[in-house]
Amino acid sequence: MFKKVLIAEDMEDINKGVHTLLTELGVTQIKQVQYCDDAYLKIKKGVLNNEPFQLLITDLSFKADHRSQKYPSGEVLVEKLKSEFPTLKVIVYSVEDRLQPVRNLFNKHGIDAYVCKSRSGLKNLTIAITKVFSGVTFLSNEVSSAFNSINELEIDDYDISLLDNLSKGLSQEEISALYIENHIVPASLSSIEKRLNKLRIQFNAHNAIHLVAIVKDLGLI
Amino acid sequence: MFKKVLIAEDMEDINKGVHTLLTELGVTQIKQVQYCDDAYLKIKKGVLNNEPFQLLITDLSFKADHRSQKYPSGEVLVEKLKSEFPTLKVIVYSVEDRLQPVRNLFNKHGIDAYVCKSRSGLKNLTIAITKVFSGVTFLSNEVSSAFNSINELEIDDYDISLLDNLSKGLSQEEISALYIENHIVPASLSSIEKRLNKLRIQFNAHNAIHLVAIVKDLGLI
DNA sequence: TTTCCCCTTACGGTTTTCCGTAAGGGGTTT
DNA sequence: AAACCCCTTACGGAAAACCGTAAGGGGAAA
Repeated sequence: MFKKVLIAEDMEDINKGVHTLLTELGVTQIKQVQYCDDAYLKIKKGVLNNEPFQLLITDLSFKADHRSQKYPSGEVLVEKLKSEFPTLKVIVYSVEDRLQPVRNLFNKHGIDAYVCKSRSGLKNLTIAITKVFSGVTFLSNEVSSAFNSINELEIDDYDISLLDNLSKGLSQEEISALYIENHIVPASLSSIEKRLNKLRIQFNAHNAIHLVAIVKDLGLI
Repeated sequence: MFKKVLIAEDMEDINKGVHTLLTELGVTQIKQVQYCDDAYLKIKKGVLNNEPFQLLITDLSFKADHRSQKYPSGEVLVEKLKSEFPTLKVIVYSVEDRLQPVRNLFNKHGIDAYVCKSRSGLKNLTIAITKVFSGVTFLSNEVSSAFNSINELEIDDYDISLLDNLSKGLSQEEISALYIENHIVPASLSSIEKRLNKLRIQFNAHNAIHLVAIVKDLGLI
């Protein structure tokens, strides 16, 4: 089993629950932090002292308070850590159950497990820890469909950018101008119209407003 | 102090943390449920047996699972309970920190306290319980601005309905037809345009898409 | 009662979105 | 090379959204 584990989670009670769980699993060195920045520092320090953490269990959302943070969320923390310390195992433990954010965590940041906080959250977390220790990834039932082929909509970064700019109030013509300026192709108004039409069909949206509302609910933007 | 308290919260660890807190405060009869429907039944039963619960501490979001629920969220549970048992005190304990949902809980459903789950959540919950026991309401710092006059935008139910229908993909003309059919005034296309224009100005939105994106982020719809 | 104000509605013109068609270009297949 | 496919772009018309102006009506104030 893991020997040295770090927990990053801003709520005390959950933090305590995970701590108890780890102790029961036989983890001897357990550190807890309530801020992402502290998590980064602790991981970094561990590596420098040649006593690296083997596993990070982290939440996604950390409530902002008076302390200004360099890493405001679990996602940016994970992104930074996985690029700097690729051997560090990471389990994300969060209430987030929208598929797209989970997909991103695996595909873009290479996390090792995702566990949904729920009634059986701690039970799943136990499974995740043992699985990750033996080198396999884990995904909670609640979001297991994140990698079903049926849900694999062909939505790329360009589509996301388009939807994001729309949601920020840019007209299609303004987006076109922006893309021309930034040398993003396709940039023509016609192509943007076409792409949005494709997205409307994919998401069964009646119009652009509906489309943006849908993808916001899905967590794509 | 309260003698008989019910906790409704689907996550075990938090449930346990609140339980501990109540015990320390001297509450003798503490019941816990992980489903809203169970909460309703327990409250109802208490009243029928002439041993009513004095206080309910409830979460807002309950993860859906195999059990189908009549009351899917803390909000509908509170709405039902407060209308049926007005004397029951209710404290909502949730991560939700958007102002509008909190406003609705106080204004529409008459809850007695709202505590944000956060780093100092349990501490605030303690304060809330003692305050509510002495008959005054309580509001966490994180959402205290919910009732600042500066945030009191004059957004009424009609506006919300308008935005909600927009986000569902209805065109302004379709909304007009719908309102005429349901005898909601104003129903004319012109009035709907005017109202949306007012909302765009209020929220600094560039167009309808932007407007819907903004109010979705604010939790108004 | 008359005046005034606010809300609803109507209308016309401009802009933006929506939708189909088609031309041009680059790459691959035959 | 010719045929083909796919993507980008252009264009034009219809629909919807956007915006200003103005008329009608009901209630409050003078």
